[in-house]
Amino acid sequence: MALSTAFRTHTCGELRPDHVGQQVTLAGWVQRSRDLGYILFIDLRDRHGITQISIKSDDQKDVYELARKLGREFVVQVKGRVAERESKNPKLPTGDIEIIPDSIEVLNPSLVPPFTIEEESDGGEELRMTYRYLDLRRPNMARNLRLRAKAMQATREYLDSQGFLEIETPFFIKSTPEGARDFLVPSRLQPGTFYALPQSPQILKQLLMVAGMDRYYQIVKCFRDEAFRGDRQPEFTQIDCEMSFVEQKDVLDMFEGLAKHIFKRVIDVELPDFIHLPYSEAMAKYGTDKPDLRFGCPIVELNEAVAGSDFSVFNGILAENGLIAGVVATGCAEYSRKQLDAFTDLVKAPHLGGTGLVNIKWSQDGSIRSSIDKFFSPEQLQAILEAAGARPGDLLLIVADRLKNKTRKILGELRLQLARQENWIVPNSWSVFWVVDFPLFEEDEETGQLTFAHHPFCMPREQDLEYLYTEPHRVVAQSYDMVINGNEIVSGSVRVHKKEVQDKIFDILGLSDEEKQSKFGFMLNAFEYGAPPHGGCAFGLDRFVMLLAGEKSIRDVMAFPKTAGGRDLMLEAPAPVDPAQLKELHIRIEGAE
RNA sequence: GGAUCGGUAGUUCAGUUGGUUAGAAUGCCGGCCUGUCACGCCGGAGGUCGCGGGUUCAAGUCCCGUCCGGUCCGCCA
Repeated sequence: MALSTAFRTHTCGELRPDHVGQQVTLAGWVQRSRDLGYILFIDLRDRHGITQISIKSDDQKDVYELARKLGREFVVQVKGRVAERESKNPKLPTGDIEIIPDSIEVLNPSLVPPFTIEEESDGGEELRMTYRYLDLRRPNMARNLRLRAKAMQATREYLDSQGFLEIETPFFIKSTPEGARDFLVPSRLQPGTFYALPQSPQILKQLLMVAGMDRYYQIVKCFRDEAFRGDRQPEFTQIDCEMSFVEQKDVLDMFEGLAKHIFKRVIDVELPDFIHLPYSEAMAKYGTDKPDLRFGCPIVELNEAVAGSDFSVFNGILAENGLIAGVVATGCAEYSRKQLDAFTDLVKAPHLGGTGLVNIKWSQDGSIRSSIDKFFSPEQLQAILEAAGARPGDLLLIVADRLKNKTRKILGELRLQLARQENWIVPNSWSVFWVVDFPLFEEDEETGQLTFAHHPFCMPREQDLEYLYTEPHRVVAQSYDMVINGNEIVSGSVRVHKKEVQDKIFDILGLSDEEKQSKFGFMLNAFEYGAPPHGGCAFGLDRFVMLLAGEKSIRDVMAFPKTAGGRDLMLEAPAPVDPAQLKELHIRIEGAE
């Protein structure tokens, strides 16, 4: 694509040996200059690449004298001839050529930048955010934004081809007290009332289905006023999608197609067909609903294998119908005491709340050592190892708890930690699949309290409808997540489209008729006017692009992200406003006059 | 909401048990240099040790508070 304008004939990433001899004009930023006395080199950068400018002091006295005075990040225009280099640089795409300038014009000087604007920067987080416009000049940041734009383009390409309409929904909507905390916008015209910014266009897209829009999508900002993390920002982008007259399979196939298309277009990776992993199996084998399947190491249940010993801890848990299970750490039989202690610490970490970790080491020479030698005979230990599928050279880590899901969650964490430590994850490998059959409600194992697992608009499976009142905890929803390398990237469901079913679900969640009406009245009303069967999903675009770009934080794929404290260091937002503005909005700050 | 790590030159960091003039690298400025690409060599300038208070003969160092940034947990239907 030609990017030539009045200011330039080519970009800084464009020229090759084919161009040698041509007169060209480039414009860009001075990244670095190297003055060798008789000759001076300038690395000229734009977002497309770097081109070397070469000036001999004898041949071009005036240009040389000007070039000596150029500082980093000056914007310059260079007119000259493309020449083959005397010494080439294989590390640069343009490394075979250089420009011999006839003239250099300074379009704009620059202050000395506060950090190095190159692939590897010396700037810390705080500084880079404060001068984000400089940070984005770095080639890797420019590459990330390009990748993001490509992913959005691929999305539109695919969904348009499948008959989807891109429809915008409003940002000023009504607060719904479920879910995350809302960002609020005060109304000037209606004193004392507030709009809420959408946490997701969920309800609006369902109403679009009632409106007959068939197939809708939107690449849309969503807002949640919760604590921020490396992978969480107060405003983030979703690819929000919904379809009418579909079953779960239709939705899964459609968006598997979208994911494959994006992978192909953006990073040229062909994904195999996705497996459908039931939620219950994900939990049982990996202790999480978003397992990373780039490596194996499943959880093995050992209740039967460890029965019949004198070990009261295990026996007590067996008696309480708990779970004793383990993971096999292949080739880790020679772990040191210190290494094992680190795992024990993880198990006992407050958020996991485990009580301890049992280990059985099966050495290459066949000898077996364990932390439970006192209670088990060597034969019993070997039987346990074999039941777990271990082989000589392996280490078996066992966790036991009265709460089955706690055992699983802990082992799921151990599994991830082992993979990191043992480098089980092959670089540039991908594990992309669907997790299906989520429960409609989540039951707290301690208290038995029911809350909805996903959101209250998920349709139960047909065969489970009858359990809604009798045994709600066993109702499986038609909901699904797409998991990429252990990250939940897509989440969706077939929705409830019948008022009676929605009513029932609200009942189970304990909503009164008044609450139903005030919170979701417009929705229940709409459902009485011929709502079609429908379902959909939403992609977390930021996280998706982060994975495609191989970055560790979604900040690195957003142009202007916020800090962990929710601040924009560049704009210095949020900031106090003029009291007159507050007055117009009918807002009084506590403690102010 | 909780835990935890950090804040010292433009930048990234070091700074011993509290003790003379707070260091290194890089960047910046000046000079030299026949092909560099992290060019090299010589010289120079550059500091409110985040901010406030306290302990002490003496605080970058110890204590309290506070602000800012990172990470983790809770939270994120």
